[in-house]
Amino acid sequence: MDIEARAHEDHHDALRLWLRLLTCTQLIEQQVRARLREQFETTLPRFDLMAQLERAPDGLKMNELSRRMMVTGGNVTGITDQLEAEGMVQRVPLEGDRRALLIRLTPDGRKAFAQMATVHESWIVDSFAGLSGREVETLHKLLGKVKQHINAAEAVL
Amino acid sequence: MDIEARAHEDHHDALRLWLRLLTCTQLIEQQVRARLREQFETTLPRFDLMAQLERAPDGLKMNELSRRMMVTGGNVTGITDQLEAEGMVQRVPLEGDRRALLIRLTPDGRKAFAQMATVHESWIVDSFAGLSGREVETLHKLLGKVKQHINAAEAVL
DNA sequence: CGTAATTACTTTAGATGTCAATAATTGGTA
DNA sequence: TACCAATTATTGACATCTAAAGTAATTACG
Repeated sequence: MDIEARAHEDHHDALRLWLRLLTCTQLIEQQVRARLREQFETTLPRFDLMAQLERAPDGLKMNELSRRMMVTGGNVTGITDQLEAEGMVQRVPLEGDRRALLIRLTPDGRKAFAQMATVHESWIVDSFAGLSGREVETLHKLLGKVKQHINAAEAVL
Repeated sequence: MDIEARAHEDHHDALRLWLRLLTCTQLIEQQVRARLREQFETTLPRFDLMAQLERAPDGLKMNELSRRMMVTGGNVTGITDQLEAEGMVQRVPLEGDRRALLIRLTPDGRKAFAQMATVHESWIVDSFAGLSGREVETLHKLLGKVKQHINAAEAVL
């Protein structure tokens, strides 16, 4: 096969891979969304925000939160408004910088998240139950390479 | 290590894999969104709908379109409205069933899509350029297993 | 034939997301 | 000190998406 035909094939492979990656993500995501709604009357972005805070006991600034959630700041403001109204999180002034706020889980929020997190984890485990432990590891490693490559390409700009 | 500890580790691995899968998808998706907007003044859902139609020259019914795009029907109605107003697609009555409509690319739509598709493909190729051909294949295969497992579990319900 | 169930699409309300603009604060520098 | 650019969060306008209800057409079946 000549070089040009090879390139065409590689292109096709990349596209197929991308579509499949998207499909898998959406399948899992939609399942998680539906179950969060049915079983906990909440949503994925709300869950996601609380999950980020759970991993950062001292709280996170809005901009750090939006960076980790990979969404824009305006979005985080809206979700935070809701969760604050529901008593799950609180905005705490950050001393030393009056522009910034720390967002923290309240004790109620921590309790509510803990209840959801256990069940949530079992959904995810089920989603990947078709893979062996070794395959999970391989997938994780390959996706790590993808992530690293994209971030490296990004950094050049 | 006892069985319980092993289970805990596996749970953790699945969760880490899920987060990385999500990260990779979002990295690529956000790049594609931004570039579609900058270079073609269009959006990912519009591009996606046209891509589905490109692969189905005879057109697709609304419900088939929403199934393939993995979004709800109401959503497809909205995107189709826009693309129809822009002259990219047209709604064609389906003979034999007056409930249904076929959505088809117009010649203008086909032309516009062709211009975008080539560039789009190169973005995707670049996204996975950190992997060898074999690794692309492995990733594709493993994600296939994930997809199949989820669909099989779904079918049981 | 006629009614009930199903199917196809649209509409509506509300949550999520982007982008661009604004306001307040900070920090460096002339 | 006085200015000015960068940073931080919010707001507003708008696109996207879901879920649920609504409308119309078709199919199944007694």
